[in-house]
Formats: sequence, C-alpha cells, structure tokens
Amino acid sequence: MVRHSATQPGEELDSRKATILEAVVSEYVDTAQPVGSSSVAATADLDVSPATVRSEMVTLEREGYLAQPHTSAGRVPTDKGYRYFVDHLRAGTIGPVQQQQIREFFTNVRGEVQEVLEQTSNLLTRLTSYTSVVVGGGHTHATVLSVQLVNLDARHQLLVTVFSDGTVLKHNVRSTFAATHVDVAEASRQLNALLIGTSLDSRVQVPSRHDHVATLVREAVAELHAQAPTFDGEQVFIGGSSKVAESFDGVETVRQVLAILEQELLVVTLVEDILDQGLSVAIGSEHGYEPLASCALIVAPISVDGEPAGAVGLLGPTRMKYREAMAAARVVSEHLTRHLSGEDERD
Amino acid sequence: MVRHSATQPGEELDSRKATILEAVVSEYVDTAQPVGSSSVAATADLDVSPATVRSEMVTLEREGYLAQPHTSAGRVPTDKGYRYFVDHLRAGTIGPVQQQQIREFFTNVRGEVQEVLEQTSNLLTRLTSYTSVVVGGGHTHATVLSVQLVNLDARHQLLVTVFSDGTVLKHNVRSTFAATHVDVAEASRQLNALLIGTSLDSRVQVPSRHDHVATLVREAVAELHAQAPTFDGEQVFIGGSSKVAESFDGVETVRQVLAILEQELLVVTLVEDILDQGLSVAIGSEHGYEPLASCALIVAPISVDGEPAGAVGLLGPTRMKYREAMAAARVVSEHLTRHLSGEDERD
DNA sequence: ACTTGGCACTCGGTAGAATCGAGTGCCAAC
DNA sequence: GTTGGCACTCGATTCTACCGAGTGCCAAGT
Repeated sequence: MVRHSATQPGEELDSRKATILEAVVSEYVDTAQPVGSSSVAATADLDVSPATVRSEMVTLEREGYLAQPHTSAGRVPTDKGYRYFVDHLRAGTIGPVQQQQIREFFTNVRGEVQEVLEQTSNLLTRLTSYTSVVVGGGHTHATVLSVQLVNLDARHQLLVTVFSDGTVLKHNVRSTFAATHVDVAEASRQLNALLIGTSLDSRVQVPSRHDHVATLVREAVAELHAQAPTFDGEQVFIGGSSKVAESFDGVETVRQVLAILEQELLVVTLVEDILDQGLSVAIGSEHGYEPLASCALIVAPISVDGEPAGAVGLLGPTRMKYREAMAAARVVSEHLTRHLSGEDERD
Repeated sequence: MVRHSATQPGEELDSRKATILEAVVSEYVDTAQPVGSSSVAATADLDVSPATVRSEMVTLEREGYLAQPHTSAGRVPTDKGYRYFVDHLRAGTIGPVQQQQIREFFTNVRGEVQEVLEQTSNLLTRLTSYTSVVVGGGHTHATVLSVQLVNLDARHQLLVTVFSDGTVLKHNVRSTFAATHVDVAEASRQLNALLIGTSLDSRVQVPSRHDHVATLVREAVAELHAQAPTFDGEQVFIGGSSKVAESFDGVETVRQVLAILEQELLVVTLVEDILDQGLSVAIGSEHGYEPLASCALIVAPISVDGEPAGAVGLLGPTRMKYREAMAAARVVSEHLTRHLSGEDERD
C-alpha cells in the first residue's frame, strides 16, 4: 500500500497555485463540471487575469494536481489534487443547526450499544447526505459478569453470558445426553464460578471429569470460546445506501459500490486499513482497492474508555464536500466516544 | 386497498389469447424490448400468421393486458397482464443445482435465529439475483424460561430474559437508589418466580411494597413490558441491495427503491399487507404504494411450529422471472419453516 | 366467420452534418 | 511576470434524413 502526502510531507505549492487549486476543487465539487480559467479568476480573489490562471494551471496539471478530460475543457482535480486540498484544509466547523441536531441526538439516544451505533449511522447520513459506515468493535477485553445455562429441552441448552460492557452473548449448547434440570442448574453454577471475571480471550481450566455436569460445562465453555475470534465484536452499520445512487451517476458504478457495501468484512478491513495508516480520508485509489477508485472515504476513530473501539466513516464520490463531511465525522465521533464512555448521561 | 384477480376470479382468456399473452410476457422478461406480432407467431407454437396474432393483440390491449409504448412498437405487458400470467403459471420448479444449494445451506446453517434469517436472505439473493427480504416476527407468544438481573454498577442493572423460543432480550434498568448485590440477587429471584411461564403480553402481579427490592422488581418488569409492542419481534434482513441497480435502469428509480428498502418498518408493513391479502405476488401498484410501482414483490410465509412467523420475499422489476423466483421463494420458505420448527436437525 | 397476405403508414432510433461555444494554448505587447 | 488578443479544438446540441420494425386496415381466400 502506498504512503501518501498526509504522512510524507510532500511538496508545497506557492500560495497562488494553492488558491487556484482550492478554487478548482471547490467549484468542481459544487458543479461536477470541469472548471475553466475565467471562473477561477473571477471566484478566487487573486487579482489576476484568466490568462495567468491558465498558465498556472498548466503547471498544476504537469505536477499532477489537475487533469483535463479533453483539450478545450476546463480542469478537474486529480486524486492528488484532492489530497492536497484536504491536507491543507483549515478544519471546518459544522452549522449550528447540525450542532443542535447532534446534541439532541446524543441526549435522547438510549438502549444497547448496537442500536446506538446503528442510529448514529443514520444520524451521519442525515447530516451529510452521504452513505455512512459505523464500525464497532473490540470487546475482547470486556470481562464476564454473569453466566447462565438455561434448559430449552433435554438436549438443548442456551448459554447466556453477560459482559461488563453490557453485551449479552448467547450460544446454543447441545448435550450429548439427556440433561436434567438439576444437571443444568449445577453446570450453571460451576460455569459462573469458572468464568466470572475472565475475558473471552483468557484460558480457563475446565473440569476433566466424565460425568454429565462436567461434560456440559466443557461444551458450554468450548462453545463460548469458539466464537471469540469471530466475535472480536466487529459490527458494521451502514446508513443511507440510497445516497450512493445520488453520489455517482453511472448505474454500473452504483452497482459496484453497493456490492462492496454488502461485504461487511471488506468494509471493516478497509476502514481499519485507513485508520492504521493514520489517515482520516482515503481518496480515490489511495486505499488500494480498485472498485472504489471513484470514492472517497472519510474516517474518524471512536474509543471507549480510552481503548479504540471502532470508527465512523462517510463514503462519497471523490468530489465530495470534504470540509463539511470531515467536520461532521469528527464531531459525531467525539460525541460517540463520550457517549459510549458514559460521560454524557444527563437525563 | 384494491382486490385483485388473484382473489376475485376475474375473466378467463381463451386458450389462444392466453398463449399469446404468455409469449409476450416471456419474451419481454427476457429481452426488455417490446415484442412484436411476428416473433410471437414464430415462438409460440400456435400455427397462425402474425396478422392473426396482431388482431388478437388489439383485443388484449383493449382489455388491458397489454400496452403499446407508442404506435408502431411492439406490445408490453401491463400489470394486469403480469397478474394473469402469474395466476395461470403452472407451478415452477427449481433447478437441481439450486435444490442442492438450498439443501446444503440448511444442513450447514447454525446459530441464532437472527443469523439464520440473515443468511437465508443472502441465499435467496444468490439463488435468484434479486433483492431479497426476510421478515422474522411475532415471538409474542413465547414464554419466559428464565430471567436474570445483573449488576453493572450500583445504579445500573441489566435484565436478561430468555424465552422458550431461544430469544434473549436484554434491558437496561436504572435503579433510583444504590442497589447492593444482595438486593439485586433477591430481585432476580423474585423476578424468576414472577415471570417464568408468562409471555410478554400477559399481565403480571408486581409487589406493591416500597422497599428497594420491590422497587427494582417493578422497574424491571415495567422495562420489559414496555418493549412488548415494539418488540413484537419484527426484524428485517435485506440481501442483495446491489441487485436493485441491475434490475432497474433509471438511476432515479434505483435511488427511490433503495430509499424504501432503508425504511424497515415500511418493508415489514408492505410484506404483511401482501400476506394479509393472501397473495404471493404483488405486481406494480397492486400494493398501493406508488414509489414501488415498477416493482414486483414475491412473498412466501414462514411459520414456526404452526404459528405464522414472518415471510421471505423477493423484490424485482415487474418484468421479473416469476416462475423461477416464486419457486425459489416457496422452496426456501418451506425449508426455513421446517428448519425453524427444528425438524431437519440431521447433524 | 376466421384467417391471411398485402400494403400504406407511423414513429422511435440512428447516423451524419452543421453549428455553437466554452475553454484552451500561444504569442506579442506591456 | 502579466495580460489581451486570437486562432484553434472538440464535446455538446440541434437538425435532417432515413431506415425499419411493427402496426392497422382491407380485400381476398378458406
């Protein structure tokens, strides 16, 4: 995977070139039309003629910041151009209306973590009109608060485990013999003694006896720990997939992007890759994933009690409103972090 | 809401008209092009000339089964045309490969109901290339097997309830006073005595005393029952939303359909409306929901132990492959019903 | 009373030509 | 280094002509 100018300093543009680049990006984001020298000269308040702008543009094009769809069309930013723009973006703020919307949301939202994350995803979409991705993950460090084995019928038991972070996991256990209620109750008691305080990734000393109860206990523990790797708790919530149809024009592109969003594992990997690189935006093919070449993905990490616990993301076309979107992602991720850490329970 | 020919007998077409209609539908579904008299005459093995077919077509058009996009184009089926086609479809079968695929799926699938439903949704999409909808619902009749109140901290408890159908519900309880572990344990015991065997919609006699434990119990019961209406257990799983982009050509249509799929409540209502009407397919505007006028929705009910428990559905363009899709929905719903009723546990 | 071949007619789709105009690159002058 | 001027490019738009699939109608055939 390639390193980007966000991490390597990269060249700086002189002030005028920077202004021009910024003007091009801004206008292109608005209009989706190649932008010409004259409109740049008019917009940006650098008192120069279109001709001057043109000559600067050739330079910018030669250096890879701009591109021409064809001769005699205006310029369009390249991924590198967007990258420069983003890297030199003075941190945006979000409107007071949205501020209010977010604050309201977080004071009202209730319920389980999952639901909060799902709702947050919808919030982000409403705020920005882009498809949003919320990844919640990594409960592995949570410890067991309580375990209970429940008899469904003689051969089926249900193992319900409550963790310190409020997560509840359930597992089906199938006993190889007909278990009595007494067996189950005893197994349940032993499991409690065994598991409380442990976390999913810690080893547990299971009884090696061969009686019914011990077998049940072993099966239950095995079942619980079997899921540890999958569990790692990665969950994805995607909001506003219909926005994809607004953001891209080719039906084929829309199909591709949607197909990608369906592969949740892929999305998680993608988001975490970007986080690992310390980026907050991946533009075009920066993430090295070809089918998303026409997309930009903004991410902002969330954490719970200081531990990384996922991220929120926004997926849009490369020509997206970076300032607003990044601000929204940042603010929401901060609120979410606080909320999940239990800091703003003011009701 | 309108009644349809599926429930009211409606007129019958004479054999030749029926053959012609069927030919038109079949070819249009394949090609998406208006179909002309000559190709019908060639395809269907009714030994008549195109001219005859044409004169029949005018009748069919007058009666509302066919339409002409414009003079001098071929004919296209109307919703009514599709309806007739579907109502007179000899029940289709599905290919042996798919049979195999389904059988394999259901012997291998494991885990919680939710996951099974979600996976089933994906299966249906893979089988048919249409967007699939799986609605699971109505656990209200399930009874409580076990309850447990767990102390998160002095003011936060977690109520975990296990139902006879294997569902596990959790609720946050906030105590208005600092609860000790002893309080919580005692409350937990009382809750068990109180709730086991009841269902979510049954009334429960809560203790009226004013001590800590009684208060906790009351709060827990209130919290649990508060969710009964929302809970009713309606869950929706949607698979293959990217197929929407394949099924419809206008980007705007794609957007609309996606936007609808995002509103889960709407989807549930829609599916249940159709089921209530005793239909297995809603074509075009039959469901009375305008934005989906260009869609057809195939549904097949699922049940658990004889009780209705949701449905599987397939969403496609009105020109969809009804035979295959209906067969797939039917077969999968049957398998799912058997699976959820615990009948095919052959591992 | 149907069925059929014949035939004029319709009208969307496609191809080509003409035109427009936004925007460029270059250059000579400032 | 900047600027106005200017010829040039090339996609987009419009217009026209035309093709042909498919129709509706009719008169003749069974």
